[in-house]
Amino acid sequence: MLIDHTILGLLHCQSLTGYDLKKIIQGSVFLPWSGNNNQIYKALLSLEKQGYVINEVIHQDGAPSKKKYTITESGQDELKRVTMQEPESFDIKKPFLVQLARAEILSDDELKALINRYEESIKTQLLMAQNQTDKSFFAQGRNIRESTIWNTIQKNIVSSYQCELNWIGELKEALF
Amino acid sequence: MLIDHTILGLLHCQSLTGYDLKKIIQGSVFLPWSGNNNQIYKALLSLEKQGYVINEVIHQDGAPSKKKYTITESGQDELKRVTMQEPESFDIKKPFLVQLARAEILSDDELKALINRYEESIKTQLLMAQNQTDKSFFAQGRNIRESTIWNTIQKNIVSSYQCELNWIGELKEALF
DNA sequence: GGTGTCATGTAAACAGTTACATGATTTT
DNA sequence: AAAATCATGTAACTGTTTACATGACACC
Repeated sequence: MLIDHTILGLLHCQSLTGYDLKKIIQGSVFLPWSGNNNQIYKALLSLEKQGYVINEVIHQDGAPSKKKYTITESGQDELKRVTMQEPESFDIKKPFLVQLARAEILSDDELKALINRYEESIKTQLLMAQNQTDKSFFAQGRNIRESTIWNTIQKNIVSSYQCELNWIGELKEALF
Repeated sequence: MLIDHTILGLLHCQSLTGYDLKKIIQGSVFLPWSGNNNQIYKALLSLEKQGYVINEVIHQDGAPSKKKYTITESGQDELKRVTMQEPESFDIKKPFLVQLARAEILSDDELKALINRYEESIKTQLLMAQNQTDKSFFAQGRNIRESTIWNTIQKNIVSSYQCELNWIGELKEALF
């Protein structure tokens, strides 16, 4: 999974600067990148070298110049190609499970406290995911299908956290 | 989340060689590392340098010599420290959501086919997770609490896949 | 006067994967 | 005869993060 393809997908919707892309990626829950400069500006350079995007420098007074990137036709072809690719399964990366697997060295009370702290952190994440529903780049769905897709992506994130909370309940019941 | 801490946790249960650790990590669903040599042998070297583990060389005839690593007392202290640390929330890394977010360029039929292929891959993963329940290093629970923890970790993985399948159902219903 | 936003970029570090290298024994 | 298992290790590469660097303007 390359950030390049994601950038291509964002540029398909509208022309954007590196700075715009950074904000979009940082503000998204399901795009699994931090949105740091190094990655984005290098990806744009590489996309340009491959002919998938072009840029237009826009001079501003009272603000630094910016480069507005636009997808090319060959970029559209590449986007189509990667979007049709065999979908990958997801990565499970839950440090808490790893931590729990070593819990043999903890007392019942220490373990209970640890689980409760985890529960709190997941509840916080769930609330954040639920409140982020709007105000995003993706919220401006172009048509009914796009809006449906976007809403359902949001639901995926929310249900992941809810699923984890359910599981924490089961864990507590099984242990205590 | 460092692999070093995981290795320390495994060595707490019993002394192991790098090769043993590799097999355990490769065979586990919830330890999010590939278990490649580079990582494991380097981690062991670093743990040894810090005084958290020691090794004993065992000569074998008809097979290469091996280094059996044992956790030290200072390693036990370090293990306790990291296991009490504030639990992190989990990482969501679902390439399919990223792919879906660019699905505007696909026709309804292409999108439907993509979703179905994703569903198949998740179903396969679910089956594998369900069948892996035994035969693991972790299955040999030392006591009731350890067995319960281990079973519940397995359930977490399974429920993650089931949650995703439910969501795929919702997605299809919402779209078609 | 300090902090935040807009805007682009680079350097250094870290984490993780693939592939290479060796060599004996056992299984297919 | 080829492939897999046991066992340790290194080199090269990719991906990602943190931190550095610049500079103008706006807001408190």
